[in-house]
Amino acid sequence: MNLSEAEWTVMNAVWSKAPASVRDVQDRVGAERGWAHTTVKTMLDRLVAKGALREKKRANASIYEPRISREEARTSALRALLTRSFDGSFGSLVHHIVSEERLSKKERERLARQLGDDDAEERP
Amino acid sequence: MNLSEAEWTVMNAVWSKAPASVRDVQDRVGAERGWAHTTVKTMLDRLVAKGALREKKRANASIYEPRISREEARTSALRALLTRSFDGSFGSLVHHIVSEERLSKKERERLARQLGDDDAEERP
DNA sequence: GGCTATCTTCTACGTTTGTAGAAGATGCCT
DNA sequence: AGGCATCTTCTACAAACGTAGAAGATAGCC
Repeated sequence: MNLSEAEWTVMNAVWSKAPASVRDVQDRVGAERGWAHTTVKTMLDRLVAKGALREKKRANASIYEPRISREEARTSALRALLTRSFDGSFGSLVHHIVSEERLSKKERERLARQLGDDDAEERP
Repeated sequence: MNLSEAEWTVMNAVWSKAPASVRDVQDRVGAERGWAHTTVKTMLDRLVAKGALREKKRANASIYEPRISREEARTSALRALLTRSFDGSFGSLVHHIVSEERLSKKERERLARQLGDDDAEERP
């Protein structure tokens, strides 16, 4: 599932509050983007067509909910980035982060701990 | 500098052998993509227009070389990914990698070491 | 039962991306 | 000098993306 920039914006809004009406999404997204109501609706419809959202009708209005999880979408996006830009390898990505991104020592250690930690998965 | 999929393909070819002629790029890229000669040329021209490549004329032919480094481009691409898809934070990215990507324990440890290692920068 | 507010559907249009042919320019070989 | 092999320039076109107005459908209120 390949999402465009604008589509990510919409999906982020839906993931953070689903199910969501057009108005819900616009409240969240209109602020940062200043989109017209119909623009938001168009985006939502295209995402339904793409299979990223599911649409239900309540009375005359549509409500939307994710059909793919944020994690799934992240996985695709990351994979695409690795392939295009990092020789397809996590190693290149991490190397880049270490050598190019200005991380404090503390930050780097935090990330390293996160990575090395077996139980990092789901912890309440 | 925001590069598209196809542009990344071309840039990767140029970075790995610069300066490069249209033919050089096509030899590298035509294989995996099967592009026509003029398609490659169009891409190169667009990248010049964008400022990603510099064009020189040798006799009647053009040769191209990068104007931005692979690292710079990687930085932009990574930043864009973080912003769009990972709440703008490295933490979310690393968390995703740990919990969603199927890495072996060994692989995870290797990456963690890479991250934690002070001297990971440039070592001959 | 009609009005108004709200939603949706349809349509559209400019830009970017991906892809490439036709035609014109240039240089090299004999 | 003529011709072949190359290169470049111009132009095009379809699909995807970003954005949105006009017009039609609904529903709740008085």
